[in-house]
Amino acid sequence: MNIKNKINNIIINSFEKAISEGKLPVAEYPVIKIEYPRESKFGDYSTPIALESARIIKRSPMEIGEILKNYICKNNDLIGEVYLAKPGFINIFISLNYLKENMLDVIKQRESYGRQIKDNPLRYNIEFVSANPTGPMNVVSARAAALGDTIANLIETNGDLVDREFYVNDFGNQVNLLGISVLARIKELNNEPFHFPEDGYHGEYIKDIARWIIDNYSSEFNGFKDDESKAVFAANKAIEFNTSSQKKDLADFNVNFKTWFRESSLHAKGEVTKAMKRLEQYDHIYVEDGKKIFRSTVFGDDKDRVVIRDDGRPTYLMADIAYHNDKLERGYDRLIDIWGPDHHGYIARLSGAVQALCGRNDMFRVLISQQVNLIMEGETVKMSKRLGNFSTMRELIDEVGVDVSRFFFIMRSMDSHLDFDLALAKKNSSENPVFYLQYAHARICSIFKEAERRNISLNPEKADLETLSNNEAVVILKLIAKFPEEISDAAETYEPHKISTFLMRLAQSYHRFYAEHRVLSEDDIKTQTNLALCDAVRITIKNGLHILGVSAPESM
RNA sequence: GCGCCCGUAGCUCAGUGGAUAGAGCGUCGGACUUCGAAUCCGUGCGUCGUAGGUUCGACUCCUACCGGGCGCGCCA
Repeated sequence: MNIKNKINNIIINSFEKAISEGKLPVAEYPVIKIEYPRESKFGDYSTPIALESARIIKRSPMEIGEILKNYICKNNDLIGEVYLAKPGFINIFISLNYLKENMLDVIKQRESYGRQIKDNPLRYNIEFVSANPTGPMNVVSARAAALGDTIANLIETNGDLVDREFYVNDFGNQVNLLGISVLARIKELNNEPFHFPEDGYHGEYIKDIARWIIDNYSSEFNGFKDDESKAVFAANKAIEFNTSSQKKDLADFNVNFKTWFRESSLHAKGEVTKAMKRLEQYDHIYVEDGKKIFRSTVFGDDKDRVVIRDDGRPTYLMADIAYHNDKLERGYDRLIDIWGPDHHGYIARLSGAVQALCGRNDMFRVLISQQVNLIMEGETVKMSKRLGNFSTMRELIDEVGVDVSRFFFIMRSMDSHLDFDLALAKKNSSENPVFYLQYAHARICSIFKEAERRNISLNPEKADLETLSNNEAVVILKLIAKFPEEISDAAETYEPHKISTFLMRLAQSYHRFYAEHRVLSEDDIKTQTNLALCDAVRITIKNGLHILGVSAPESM
């Protein structure tokens, strides 16, 4: 249990005691909130519960606070001091001894510090990136990859189970168009007359695929007599080519999917019909002009949506419903999708369908990853897939590196549009927050190397309170102790940027400590205490970076 | 026209209905014979887009408007 939860329990117990002993009246009290005061002088934790109760039980906030305060500070090793502040805030300070014990605990737990263990973990399925298999991935996919993988890491660290999944849209018009585009390029390379479709895929990579097919599959390809069969063959090969290159790019980005789910498999296995029957069974479908229509307005959509056309072909939505029905049948407790900003209007209809299928509204959650503006030399690079002049995820990995790009993508809240200054990220590494963090880690490793050279080995049991009683050390101890609740918070709200913000604060507090205090000295107790503190910082930073998929180098 | 995201320091952005709104970068000035100066310290006069509302209290919630971005197919 993290500190915030412990304090919450202490306050609940204090309330119950105060009421049972007749100091406070029985009433409908508001929900207890635990806050982090903006200023450290107001405590490590604070609750406005006395203020909020005042109106309900018609007593002054200060009076209520005074009563609660006396119960809160009794008999526990967690809380050092409790103060009542002017309007009626109850401000709580954690005891230094507790912080020291926590530091020793960090060193014992090492890699598992911050990790929660749940008796009944939930099974999550998180689907993200799901880029079309019609070409290389762009930077929006890269952001989704970093976000999705980090959220999955957070959920795992928070004690639940996650499967990462990629949906391959290998069905429908765009696939035909891809085949025709590749076929045209093959003809071009063979010096045959060709017609390139206007709305086809113009990117250079289409030529690469054409050449790859000529080099490896020409006899098979030439076996087809008509253009239609050739285009189908080309399309299948192109999807194979693109999917495997996407897989490689993602693996190089430290993102590995458990499942690559092909849309075509839904149609092949009759999943679409199955999902359709399920919707019809509960009267979510009506027929109009020969089309089957889903009553999505029941679930808050603007209008009902066609799912089966009058010629009997399912729409994309229907396939997507079948896909999510399949996920439900696989027994997950929670489904999370990460989509690009251009699909926002699609949430209502699909989440409506999931509700229709499982009868619950907390089963499915869509997170929207906002757009990425690539900035080059102060100018926004406009991306257009069809014109082919987009910046790829591969270029990003090659030019900026995995650590920097992953960190940049998650360091802002998902809701904000991200300006990614490519030139800056490359130009000068010292301007990067990533390096600031990694430097703190490397610096500590360097101290341990020096200690080893001097034949000093860490013995945390020697750590003493007096050496830790300075502002710089206390700030660090408090941040380290907060790490588990930062993880829970970030995991439960699906907000990975909270971890990067936290790590920046920790690194900053460490660099300050370093500037003020010499770790290795003649004094054995001080040396051991400071080394223990350093080790706890190193472990916390490393574990935090691990969640972000960023490396923690021992030297730079 | 409708829907969603954004609007906070020169720039990029944090900020759960709470106390005097903060970080990084940039600017300018300091700090290494000693564990890594990729660091630290100092330096900020901001109509929190505007106007109302809700309440003990609003950057945060509600309404309207302004500005930027993205959607609004029986495409996928």
